[in-house]
Amino acid sequence: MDIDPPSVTAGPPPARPLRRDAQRNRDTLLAAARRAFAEEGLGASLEQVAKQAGLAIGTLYRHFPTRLDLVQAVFADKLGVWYEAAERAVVMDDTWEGFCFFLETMCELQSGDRGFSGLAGTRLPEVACLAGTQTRIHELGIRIVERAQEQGTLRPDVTPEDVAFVIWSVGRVSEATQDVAPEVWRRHLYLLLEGFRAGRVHPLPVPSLTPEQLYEAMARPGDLMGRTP
Amino acid sequence: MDIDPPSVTAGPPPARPLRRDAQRNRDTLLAAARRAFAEEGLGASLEQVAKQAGLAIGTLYRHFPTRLDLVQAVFADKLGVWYEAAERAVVMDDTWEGFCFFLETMCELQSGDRGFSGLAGTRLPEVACLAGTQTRIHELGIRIVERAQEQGTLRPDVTPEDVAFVIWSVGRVSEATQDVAPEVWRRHLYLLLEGFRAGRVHPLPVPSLTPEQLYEAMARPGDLMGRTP
DNA sequence: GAAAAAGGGGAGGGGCCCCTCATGTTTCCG
DNA sequence: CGGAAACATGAGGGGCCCCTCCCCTTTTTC
Repeated sequence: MDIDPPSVTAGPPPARPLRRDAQRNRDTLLAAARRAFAEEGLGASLEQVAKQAGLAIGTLYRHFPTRLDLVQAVFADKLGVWYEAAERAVVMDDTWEGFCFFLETMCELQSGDRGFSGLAGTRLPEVACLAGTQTRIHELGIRIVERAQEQGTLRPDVTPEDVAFVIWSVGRVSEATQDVAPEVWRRHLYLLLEGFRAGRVHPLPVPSLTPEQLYEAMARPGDLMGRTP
Repeated sequence: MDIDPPSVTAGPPPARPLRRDAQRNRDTLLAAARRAFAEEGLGASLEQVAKQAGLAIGTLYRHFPTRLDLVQAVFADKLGVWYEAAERAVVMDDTWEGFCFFLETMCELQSGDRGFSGLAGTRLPEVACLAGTQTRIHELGIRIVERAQEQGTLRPDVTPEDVAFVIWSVGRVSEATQDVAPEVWRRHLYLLLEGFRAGRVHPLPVPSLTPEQLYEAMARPGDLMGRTP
């Protein structure tokens, strides 16, 4: 039987399992944080998160000493989904389809989740345990772009860096429209991929915003400015 | 000589000219606010604005009782420029050029100015004196789109509401990149107009971000999350 | 140049939030 | 079952910000 050697240079210590109540509270906190980040972005109030979870603020800090710890715990799975999509995309026969699949999956993850949009547009600090995943996704993204260009399905003069435009812009459009037309970001993505130009018309995937929807989607002034009595 | 009639139902009261010191302070405050809004968006701290202007917070509130008052005073001119661009665009012979001119001017106004980006994506309350200008710009935008579609230079299946995508997305891209490559938003705008698709290649207007620039442009984690000691 | 009017100052109340820590409670394990 | 270890609690110090209000200073006006 293997004698557990007095951890010479082990990485994470054995990590004894959590107490039952602690595990339950941790899950509750994660659920509350997921909601809060989705609705308000990565800057959501941690005191509100704790309150929504029905727990004290000190409990939150015991489980997640820094905001980054909480962010990583909340988004580890979504980042994993994105990574798997990149792995699938990079081996697709149709490289254009792979390119679109990579981007569309990412945007689906972003849609309705300001937190993930923020994370996707945020360079994680090297110390973050999720930084590795982010880096690998980035590398796969480069390959996806290169393959599509080698096969001539993607403009030769775009670069992998241009992909960031998609992250930023769809994140913003989705943020603005999610409450009023949660799928309309696809229209934006499609326009970004196909272009506004007349001719060669592939029909757009979802209907446009109606004027009323647009009105609702524009940032409510009260959110940004003091009321005007 | 015209007898000033005891203002029967006049609109704004005669509005006596400001005292000299008051006018000077007002200008100083506007300059400080312009900087603060440009750098931090419409949510910039008013206490900081006053401090930057070297004036007391009470003075700021005397001149601009609400944040909206200050916002309108700061951005009235930019909104005017946008409006004039729309007027020019709507009568251009080449309707596609008009469409592009309208959007590009707007994006130039947005670039490097988070405040104006926010304002462009914000529905002003009816009471705001700038709301009329915003509405007229919106109407001109509709005409610009319709003309381009009648002339067959713009996809028939886009709507005036889709123009909001440009406002939101260029605003976000510009915000992310302004410190590192302040012109690269043009590349995004161009891609949005022309499309990522291979073939029919019009060269892109400015170079892509380098990987290093991209790294710098991604939101600094410290801005969003607590430090990780 | 003195009174009236306009403007400027800034302390302070209230709110929200971050994060810590001393104290009290639950779980686990022998 | 009993005690040690793990965990939960929430008041409280510190920070930033919004906005008000009363009193003092400057400008204008006659």
